[in-house]
Amino acid sequence: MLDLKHLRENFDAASTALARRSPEAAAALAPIRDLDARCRALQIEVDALKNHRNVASKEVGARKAKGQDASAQIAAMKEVGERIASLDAQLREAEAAREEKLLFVPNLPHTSVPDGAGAEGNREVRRWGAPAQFDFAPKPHWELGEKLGILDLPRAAKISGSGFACLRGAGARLQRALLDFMLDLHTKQHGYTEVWPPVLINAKAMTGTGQLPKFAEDMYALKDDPLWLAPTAEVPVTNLYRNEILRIDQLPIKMCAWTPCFRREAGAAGKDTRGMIRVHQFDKVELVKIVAPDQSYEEHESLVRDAEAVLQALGLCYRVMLLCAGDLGFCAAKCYDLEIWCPGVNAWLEVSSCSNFEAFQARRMNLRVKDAEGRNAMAHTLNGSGVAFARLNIALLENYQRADGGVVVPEALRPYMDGLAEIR
RNA sequence: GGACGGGUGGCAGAGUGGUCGAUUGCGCACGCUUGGAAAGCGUGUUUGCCGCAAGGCAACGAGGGUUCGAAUCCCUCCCCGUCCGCCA
Repeated sequence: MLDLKHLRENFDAASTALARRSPEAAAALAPIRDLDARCRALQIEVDALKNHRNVASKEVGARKAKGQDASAQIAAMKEVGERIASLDAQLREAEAAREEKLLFVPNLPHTSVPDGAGAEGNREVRRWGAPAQFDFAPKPHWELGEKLGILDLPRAAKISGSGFACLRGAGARLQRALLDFMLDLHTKQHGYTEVWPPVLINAKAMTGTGQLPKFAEDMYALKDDPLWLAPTAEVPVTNLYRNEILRIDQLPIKMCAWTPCFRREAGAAGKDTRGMIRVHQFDKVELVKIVAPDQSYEEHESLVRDAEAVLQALGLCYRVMLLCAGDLGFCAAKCYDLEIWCPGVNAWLEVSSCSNFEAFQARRMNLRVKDAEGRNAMAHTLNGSGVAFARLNIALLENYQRADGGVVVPEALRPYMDGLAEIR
């Protein structure tokens, strides 16, 4: 959510910044100015009337205490009370209308974010490693996985439907090893605290991190309870501190969490249907930071490095993409994607999205910091995958495959797999 | 799921219709005192909104109601505790 006070002074600048995302983004902001003016006019009027009532009610009390008659004041205030009730209702309505619109306005892109309308406008900022070379035609993961008996897509479809995967044997073990490895790396090397959160989420938390109200159709909802399945651990972990005022010396708060993630992929029908590039359920290790407002851009850079460390330790060739304004997620002010080269599907696959939300989420969830002078300010929140599954599995299978269909286990994972060096 | 008891400021804990945004204690900050500290004394110490300002409005789990006036009375919901039931 954008800052109303800031918008009052900088409405046109905000509108221009949103136009860098899309015409729709700027249009979403347009009605806010008038709605806000109406709120303020009503508030001034109703506050004055309430003051009148408060003064008069005290007088009633004083007269009664002295045994005097107060029926004239009481009669007069009855009318004022009705007027207040009517204006209050109008004010609440106006505020709700303003809030409703504001919740659909995306964040302002940071000045360091390049222009661009879509993925083609993203800028590669660095690359690590070189694409693996093969003296045979590398196979896609679904062929490798099926032949090794570690990936069973047909049976997963039998119990859930298309877009679900089932890992078996060494495939399941590999995933567990990866989770363990990533959590160890982030907790022991990078200073994150491990968190195990709920993944059934209420509407307030979903609104706090920006999934609701705009993206309801992207998520799974429960039939008999007002709860949603988490699309990412970002939601429960960031919302841990919803409605709190943190002391500056508590920051930065760095948390990592392994959770399953559930996505309907409603807008992606027909895309990436083969294999497990795009699935409805996957595991992910997520990194979340809550930081002081003046630290968030430094913390953003180090967050990306923390995620990259996973891929480097696994020896996977990847590139870091700075997203352009048109490709930026709804809440993000700035975002880097990490993409791994996958030779089987012949594509760069996104395994991490590292975003700085500045105060956008904090404002929605009322998450504040008290600085050394005792002033409260909205905290800044960040998160990034460190990293996300399904695609990480794909990358390992496809990059470490051998001509005979076996898959080499990277050194870093062998301690987590009883020393296993190759899946065959 | 059933029964009962609770939810008030950083914490503890008063307040059951009228100068209560809230007694008090602890904690914390600043000042005085001191060679320095402790003690003591004094002052201050929730948050949001409106307003150029003076100042005003709102909030005692959330939402509704009664009333001229609600922390206080009524209703609904949420959360916590205890006991019972069920259960991994």
